[in-house]
Amino acid sequence: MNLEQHLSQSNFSSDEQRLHLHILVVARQLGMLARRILQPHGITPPQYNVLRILRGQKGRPIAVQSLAERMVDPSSNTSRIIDKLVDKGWADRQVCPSDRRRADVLITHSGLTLLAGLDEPMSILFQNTMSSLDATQLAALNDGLSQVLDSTDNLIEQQS
Amino acid sequence: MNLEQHLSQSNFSSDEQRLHLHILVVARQLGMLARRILQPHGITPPQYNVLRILRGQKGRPIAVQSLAERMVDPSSNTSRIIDKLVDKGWADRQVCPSDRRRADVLITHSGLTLLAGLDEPMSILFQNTMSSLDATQLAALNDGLSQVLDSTDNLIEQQS
DNA sequence: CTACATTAAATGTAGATACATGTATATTCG
DNA sequence: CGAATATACATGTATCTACATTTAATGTAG
Repeated sequence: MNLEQHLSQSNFSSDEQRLHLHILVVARQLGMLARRILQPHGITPPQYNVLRILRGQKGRPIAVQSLAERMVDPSSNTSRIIDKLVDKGWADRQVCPSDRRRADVLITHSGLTLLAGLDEPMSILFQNTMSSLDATQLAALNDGLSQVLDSTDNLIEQQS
Repeated sequence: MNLEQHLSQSNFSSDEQRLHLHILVVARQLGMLARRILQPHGITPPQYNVLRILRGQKGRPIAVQSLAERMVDPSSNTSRIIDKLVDKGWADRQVCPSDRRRADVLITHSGLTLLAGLDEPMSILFQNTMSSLDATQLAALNDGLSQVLDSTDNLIEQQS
């Protein structure tokens, strides 16, 4: 099923618009599939994203702001997402001694255990969704989207 | 700036995971840019999406369900999105005479005028964000994402 | 050292979203 | 026909999000 069938729409005004819609629709579907995997474990995609960043820190504490910069969705609600992680015992937050405005965040043992159990199903999801692409296509898509990311970063930077 | 720099992260476990993140991050950025264009006109991306579908109907009324199927984000809140469009005078809703459970939705003249003013800035956005891609890359990305869409459609269908 | 500006994070708030339920109409089948 | 089921849409509700404001700590200029 292609984009036209998926959206029951027959003609787009340009290949650029078609690609724009393709990206939005596929992202939506990937998010939906990820949510279904995570939901039974009581964790949402943004929370999972934060936990993965925390694990990547390998024990080094990270400030809320740095976390926000590394998130897929750098919304201004990082504080409240961390609240949830702390409530559920997956993360730990404490005031940074050298700069008391800051909050140092760390993943807990319980958080690491949770992630360990999610690694395989998430990895299978990546494989399943991308299984029809060969190595050349994968590289071409990553390269192309990297260029688009560059353009969007520039456009966003210009405006702000 | 590539994905690694954008997320301040250095290694992904696979090209498939990298592509997954690329799609999510780029979709997020495209959505943000679109929102900035639409916001001054008092319309949100989902509302814009619905209005465009209504315009594509060229005067034929469409049921709420059909609208939902054609949306980028087929959430269950199509009714409330239509509420907003009706409130603002951009769409018209009336009970379908042949099946009184249904609601026929139509775009108004005011809605068409709004869209006419948005066509150019949105089209420029598509061009700007995709400007670094040549025709071959555009086609490759559309083809690749079409394959991914196929996979996600199958996975979602299986589960439900 | 004090006044002002800047930074980091938390909080307030309106509106949007996901998911479940309700309500009215239509269809099916005994 | 009429009870049970199915369909189309609307609504309830908790949570989440975007955006603005507040609070607290630090930096900086006079």
